[in-house]
Amino acid sequence: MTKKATHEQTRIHNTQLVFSTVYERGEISRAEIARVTHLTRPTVSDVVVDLMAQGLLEEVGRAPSTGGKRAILLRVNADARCLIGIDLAREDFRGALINLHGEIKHRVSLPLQGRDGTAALELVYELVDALIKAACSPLLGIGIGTPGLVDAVNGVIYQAVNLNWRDIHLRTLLQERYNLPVYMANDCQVAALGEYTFGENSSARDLVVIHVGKGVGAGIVLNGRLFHGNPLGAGEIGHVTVVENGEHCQCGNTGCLETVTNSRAIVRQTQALAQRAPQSILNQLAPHPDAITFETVCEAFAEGDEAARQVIREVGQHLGAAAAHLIVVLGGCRILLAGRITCFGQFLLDAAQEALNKRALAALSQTSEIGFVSMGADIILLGAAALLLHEELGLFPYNG
Amino acid sequence: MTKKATHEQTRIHNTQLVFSTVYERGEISRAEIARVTHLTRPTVSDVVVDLMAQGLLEEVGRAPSTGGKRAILLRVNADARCLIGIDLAREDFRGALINLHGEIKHRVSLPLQGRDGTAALELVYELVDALIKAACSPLLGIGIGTPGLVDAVNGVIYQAVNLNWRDIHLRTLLQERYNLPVYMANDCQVAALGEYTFGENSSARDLVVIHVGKGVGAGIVLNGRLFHGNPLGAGEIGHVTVVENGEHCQCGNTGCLETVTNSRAIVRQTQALAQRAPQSILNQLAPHPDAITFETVCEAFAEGDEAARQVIREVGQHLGAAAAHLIVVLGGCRILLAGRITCFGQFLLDAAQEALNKRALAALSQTSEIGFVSMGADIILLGAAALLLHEELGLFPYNG
DNA sequence: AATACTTCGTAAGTAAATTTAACTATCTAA
DNA sequence: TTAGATAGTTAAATTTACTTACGAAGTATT
Repeated sequence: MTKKATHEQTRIHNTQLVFSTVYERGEISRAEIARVTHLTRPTVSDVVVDLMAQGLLEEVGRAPSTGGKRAILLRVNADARCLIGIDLAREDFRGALINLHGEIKHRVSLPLQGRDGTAALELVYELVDALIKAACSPLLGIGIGTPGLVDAVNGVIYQAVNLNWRDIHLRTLLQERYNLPVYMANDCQVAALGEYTFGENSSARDLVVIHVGKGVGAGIVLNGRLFHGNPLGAGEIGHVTVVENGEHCQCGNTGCLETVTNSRAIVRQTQALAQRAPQSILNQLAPHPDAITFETVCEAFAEGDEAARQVIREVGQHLGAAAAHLIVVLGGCRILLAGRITCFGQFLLDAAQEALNKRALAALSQTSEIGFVSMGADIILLGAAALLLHEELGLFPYNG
Repeated sequence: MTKKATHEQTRIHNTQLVFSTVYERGEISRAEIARVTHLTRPTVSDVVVDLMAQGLLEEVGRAPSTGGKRAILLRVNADARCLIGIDLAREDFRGALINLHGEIKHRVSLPLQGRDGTAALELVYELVDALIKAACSPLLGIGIGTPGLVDAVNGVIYQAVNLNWRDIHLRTLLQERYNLPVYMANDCQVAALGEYTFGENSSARDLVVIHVGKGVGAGIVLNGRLFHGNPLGAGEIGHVTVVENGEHCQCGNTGCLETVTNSRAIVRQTQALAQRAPQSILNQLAPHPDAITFETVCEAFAEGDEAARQVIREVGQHLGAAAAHLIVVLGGCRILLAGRITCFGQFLLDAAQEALNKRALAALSQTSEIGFVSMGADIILLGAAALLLHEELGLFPYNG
């Protein structure tokens, strides 16, 4: 649905442009903003008045002279607003109050303890209630990363198997209860936006994050914006068949990527291998193959155990193959892995990159580097906040 | 690179919005445009004055009254401009003069006769020279669909193996020679845009066209715009490994999708099967298995030959698997097949759809229908014209 | 047939926002 | 001390959409 253009939209766009410029540059003068954005100096001044009236920008001192009057530096007033970020993709529901710079100010964690359906929904309310109570500056809104199929446009959780949710109109529910803007997306998508916004800058406007946890999925940022498909489903690479007649998957099909690369699969494959390799360190680290956990695998891998390496090599090859399919569809781009698998380091990356190079057009795989995200366990929490920043303030860091 | 917004852009946007609305509706009054676009009536009148001055719109009569003054109907003046569409993806280079409605007014075809490199480039000049000579209304520009890896943003053919082209700055060359706007994209991408713009409307803003010819590739339209990757490479699904240790591909890897689904592969696989199945009709249609051509396969298939069906079934399964990878990356969407394989009809579609359903998340495959494009051999020619319309006039049909 | 009501298109004036041009305030360097 | 450079602001001009109003041309009703 294409829409008409108005003066109001022009102003909103330019306001977001100025705000994004200050956000990205840290400290910058009005004159420099004008040079960077190609807006005129009067326009920049005008917009800055608005942004300062909202408290989003503040003057912070003077720059040294460059041959004339010293410039007044502006910066984002990071604590002018509170963002609520919610991560529903763990065993415990987590939320945090986050400032505009992505600094976590306050955390709340509520154990799920097997709850699902309405009880789980109540827990979300509890989480948000607690966070709102702790807020110390005006709330910008609520950003949510949730597992399952999420219709980000309409704010509906179409399906989240492990929470036993179907067609949960979470945006409507929360907006009516809290009267705040609410944005949501799939946990992997949110993670990608988090890395894009708060991760170590790579100046790329396209980014794919493959998150490996209980599930496997990809979040896709194209041209600086989250790509969620129409209306949903982008990046659901965990549920494409990669092993003919493979294991059954909770999605109903067989041999899905998830069945051979998620954390449970890694553990199960390692357990099977440990039984056949009595000399493996694995059998020293665990009393019995069945007692092998993900942590055991990490430990054995760190010790150089060949069985663990074998499992991780195959996981890497599967992820590399998935990356190949991603880049022949999207074109070459940076692909970052997230989740607990980061502990397998360069060995995993090498296996993945090798598979990618073998399996995709050289011109594309050459420009596609596989690496790890630069963020830790808070990636979804911060990604949810990033979603809010993007949607509500038009934050849209543009590098290069 | 995010840019500032200006009044000028606002006007351009609204002008394109009005033009697109008239284009899509065929005949429509100013008042109706205002209702559809939410622009005010005076603004629409103002914009229409401009568009009529450019000759792009014309008044065409009066609508019956709906309770008041009869409305003046507007329509696109289809012959107000000439589009040059170029198809470089065949044995002969083809070009056409096309009007704004996508009607081909004049054709030129120049046999390539094995030329490549500079000689092939000269042939492009010859083609355009001939078309410009035949133009009978102002030229809007040149749109080109070419095989190979194309950087559509910079107008560079990065690599076209069969023409022995590398880093051909075709846009610069043609713009300097003809002083006309030039746009280009990969042949598959252009085909997708052609189907999106001129095909039988399906009201979907997302569309994937998989073109099977000498090569195999996909063109992707997202949200009504061609998606070409950054800077290129989107939809190069022909060069992802689908058969472990499969045949060598011209791209350098082995077992690419292209090696098992392109037209040569179909012929080769049929030849092999014909040798092992002496009772097949194939051996009646051709004096010797080596003499089997693509047409022979079509004929045998039409007769219900089991060997041909077997080959086509497998091709369909491969294409369905490719579709599965496409939709788990892009989300569910309409996938249309193009090229000579359309002669295999519903049988091919069924094989593909079945594979898709088995191999991708049900929630996505259910919303993804595989079909054939509604256009014939001119799809690239018309797609090139569509590219020009989109880029130059902001044509952007929005359905729903 | 007269009248009231609808709808279309346009005209004149208003409002929003950018741009242009000019001005003031600082700062550097000769 | 002064000329030149840079930053930021002010005021007028410009662009463009919006608001309000009006005449033209229909239909429906009395």
